[in-house]
Amino acid sequence: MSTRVRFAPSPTGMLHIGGARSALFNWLYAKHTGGKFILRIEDTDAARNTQEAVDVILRGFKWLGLDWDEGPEIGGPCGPYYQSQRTDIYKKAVQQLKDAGHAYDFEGAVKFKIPKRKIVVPDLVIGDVEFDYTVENDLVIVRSDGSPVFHLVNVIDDMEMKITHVIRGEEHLSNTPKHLALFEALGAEPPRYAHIPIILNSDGSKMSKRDERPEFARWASLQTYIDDGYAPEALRNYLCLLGWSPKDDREILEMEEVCRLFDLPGIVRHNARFSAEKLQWINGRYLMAMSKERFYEMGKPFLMKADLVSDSTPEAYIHEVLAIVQEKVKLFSDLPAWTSYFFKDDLVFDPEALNKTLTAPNAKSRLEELTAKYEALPVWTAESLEAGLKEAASENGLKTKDYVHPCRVSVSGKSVGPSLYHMLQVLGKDRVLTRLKAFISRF
RNA sequence: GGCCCUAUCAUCUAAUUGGUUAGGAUACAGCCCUCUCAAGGCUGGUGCACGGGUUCGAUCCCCGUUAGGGCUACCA
Repeated sequence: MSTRVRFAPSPTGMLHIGGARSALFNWLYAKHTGGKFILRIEDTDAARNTQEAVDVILRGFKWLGLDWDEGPEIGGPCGPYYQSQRTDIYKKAVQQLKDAGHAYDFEGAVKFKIPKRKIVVPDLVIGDVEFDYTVENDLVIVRSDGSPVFHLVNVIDDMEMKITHVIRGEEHLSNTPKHLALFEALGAEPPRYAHIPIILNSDGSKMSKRDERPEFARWASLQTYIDDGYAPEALRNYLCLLGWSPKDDREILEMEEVCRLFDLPGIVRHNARFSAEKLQWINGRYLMAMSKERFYEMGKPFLMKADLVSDSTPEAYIHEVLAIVQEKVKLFSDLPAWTSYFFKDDLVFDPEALNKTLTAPNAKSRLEELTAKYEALPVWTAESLEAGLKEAASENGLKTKDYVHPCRVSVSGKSVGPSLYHMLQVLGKDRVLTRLKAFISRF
């Protein structure tokens, strides 16, 4: 039988990073086994169920590159895929449980008779886990307002949708005996369960969007990674490495390779702490390796948002700018800081760099010498600019860096940046000479 | 409180199904390279939570302790 796995998010207005990781593991397992990945929206809470909240989830999935075989927008043979549209199915199942004597009315609600015995959860990651249910209370499955609870709909949907493997966070392990009992009462074969470790904050606490510490809370939402300018393939790669590894020393992995290697027994049993540093390192690796075209496509929106470029900015110029900073940038959100002087003529000078340059011995005359050299340049390329600068240096018995640093500050306002010569080439002769002269007049 | 899961460098992890100089990566430090910053190269330090067993021998098996996490709702 073909594998069928699912991810069943609740539209709360955000996609939790832990949820995204669970979804990824399900998706990987589907790919690995050649099965189906099903997306099901658990929108039983009418109060916060909005189309916008659902869209947040769907957009997150698309951004991460997690495609689903059945679910919202595409449908499938086991629909509908919104729980809010499946109430008849739940009603029927509750009646069936009542008829069979497994459920009963209680103060307006419906309770499920928990079998009073030991229940073993055969978990594919953790192993067999035994729970003593001899003293467990019966479970409310339909509230007095008529709405079915999570445990019930979750089990019924998994049954109806013929889910074969439930891969979910370990926080659900303690609920699983209830689900197993429900399957049994419904006369259905339960799926196999695999409870995966949870992602914790860097300090070991639970990752929550409600964390009082904003620097922790923000990491809980997928939107943060989108806004901060992470590449989806980098985040996906990092998420794979939280609780799973290819068992060799590789860390940067193609998704096809992960799909091939990924399996449930290879999942680690303990929780993992989230590390923004490592994610950033991986992201830098992906940004460096990505094609110039993709870097442009992903980077331009960040420049637009910062008002550095508009639709009338020549595309070729943006391309050139992005090409020379690509290897430097760790996050797309860093792009404005790295490139603003390419697009704005009113430079913002780094105070320390400015002061250092203005007080450097003979800085003014050096800049004058360089300006003269550059004014006379017949061609304006990184090579000719480098040659010209080195010529000025050797003529005056000074080092290359004695000219590079003041020049960099003069034209960019900063002490750090991409290769100076490429920077000058892209800026163009007019801009460079204007800025050099303007800076000289500051002395 | 009760029940459940977990425990290798600061962090993510590998190997050892009892015998290893316990490996890699991130981060950190130093050096090299260099027009700055990165990248890259080299080097370095840091780890088997603790206590009992079992055994010729435990990081690895068992028990306990401790610590972290989860569940314990007419939340999901």
